[in-house]
Amino acid sequence: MATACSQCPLRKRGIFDPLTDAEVRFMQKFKTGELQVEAGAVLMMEGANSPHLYTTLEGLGLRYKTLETGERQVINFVLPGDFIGLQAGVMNEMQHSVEATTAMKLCVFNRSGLWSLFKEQPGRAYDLTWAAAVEEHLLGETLATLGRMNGIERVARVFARLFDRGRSLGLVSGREMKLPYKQQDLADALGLSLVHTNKTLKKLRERQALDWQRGVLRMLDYDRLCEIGKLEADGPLPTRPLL
Amino acid sequence: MATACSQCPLRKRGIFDPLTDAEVRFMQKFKTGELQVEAGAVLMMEGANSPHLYTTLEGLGLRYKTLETGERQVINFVLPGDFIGLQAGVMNEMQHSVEATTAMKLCVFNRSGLWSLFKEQPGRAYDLTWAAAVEEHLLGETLATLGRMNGIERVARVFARLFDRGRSLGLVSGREMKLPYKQQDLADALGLSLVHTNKTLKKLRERQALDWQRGVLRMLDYDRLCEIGKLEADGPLPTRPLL
DNA sequence: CGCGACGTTGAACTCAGTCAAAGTTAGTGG
DNA sequence: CCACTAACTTTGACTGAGTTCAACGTCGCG
Repeated sequence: MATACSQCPLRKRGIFDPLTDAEVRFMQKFKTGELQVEAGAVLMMEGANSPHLYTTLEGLGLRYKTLETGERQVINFVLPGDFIGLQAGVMNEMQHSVEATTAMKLCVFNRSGLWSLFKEQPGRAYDLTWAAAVEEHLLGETLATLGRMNGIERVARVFARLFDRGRSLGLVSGREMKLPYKQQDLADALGLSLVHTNKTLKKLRERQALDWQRGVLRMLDYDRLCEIGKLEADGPLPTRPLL
Repeated sequence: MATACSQCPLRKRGIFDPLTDAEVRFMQKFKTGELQVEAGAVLMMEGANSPHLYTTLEGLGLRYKTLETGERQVINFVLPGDFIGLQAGVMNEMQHSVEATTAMKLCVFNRSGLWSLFKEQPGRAYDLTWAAAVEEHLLGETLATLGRMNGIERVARVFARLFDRGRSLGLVSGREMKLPYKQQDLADALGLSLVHTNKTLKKLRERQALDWQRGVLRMLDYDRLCEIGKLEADGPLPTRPLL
């Protein structure tokens, strides 16, 4: 049976802004179902025009663009709470693809209901715009990372960030977090070659900063990682709206 | 005297979606004035919380982030029609700065009016979200450029894109376009060193692809530029909402 | 004229990419 | 339970695109 919005396991996390009862009722109406997909499934296809929008409930995914050359640029990592399909919603075509890395569970919304959200729930529309602005902010950060940092700094930074996100979502137990991406995914996200990514991971292992093997991230020295990645340690993530 | 929204010189350009009369009247009310700034003025400051939102009417600017190390990453180039301050509007703090490269003329909106826009003008709120989605899309493109392309490809691509944008805004006369940015600005946008950017520009000049001197871009071979930058030539820019 | 900002050039160096091969791991079927 | 395979990871050797440093050139302006 599908999860009721009122019982949403995600919204209980402190990282997400609370909703009014009326808003929860609207979301429940807006939500048309739940989707369960296997690892490897493609949720959104570049250039396509999905009739659905999603919010990730469980599982991990990837957002990426495929270049003319066949190369891939990973735009970001999709974690629970992330909204998928805004571009398809407002523009009429996705500009990137979204793929499930693990099995995923997603809330399904009908794109056609988006307009009623704007008409009837200005507060929720505002939240949606907020989410878009947050997304823009994060992409800006990533841009700066690719533009100005070297290999080891990029790797350190992305893991520190993922660990922060994981912690805010309760995905971290002890100092471990399941992170079943491939090294190739990481390389494609950081704009590095697979080989160089591999060698950089080895360096961070040797420096006792992190250990990422068999899909499990073990955080050995979070502070050092932040230092290398030029991040504030424990910059507590700001709360954000959940859709 | 300030330009009336009904007479907006930008909206006449085919690149922007038309508005209904009611929408124009609302925008006129929403618009609280016009701002004229000199070259070099900082419009938005990273970390600050501007009470205003802007739409560029005339002039060129830069959106950038300053890193811990003092380096700068240019996020994108601000041209007429671009909306400035969405982040300050919905989140409460800008995550990047915006600076005027030339003198600029801007429509000024009050941040406090944003909420009434969502309440009274769902169509305009939708447009705002659309604008955010477009922004996200463009950042994704840039990310792929920095992540996967080499120096000459990046330079070629950014000029081809700027030329396209300029054309859609009527900033191109003949094959020339005023583009008074510094080489350092370009370098900071592309994630290249100043020196390498300079040498790459020289290559493109020698290859008879473009000539960018004294703030004027002369497009010598647009097709070749697109080819080098792996872009579709004349990919006509999609129409977009103007705010 | 002289100064400051910006652009250009060459030389030395280095980080990261490419190529190629070998090592691991998990899954499959005999 | 083992052999076989395919996907992923690791390693070394070589190469090259891009950085850094340092100097010089050019332009506009007070």
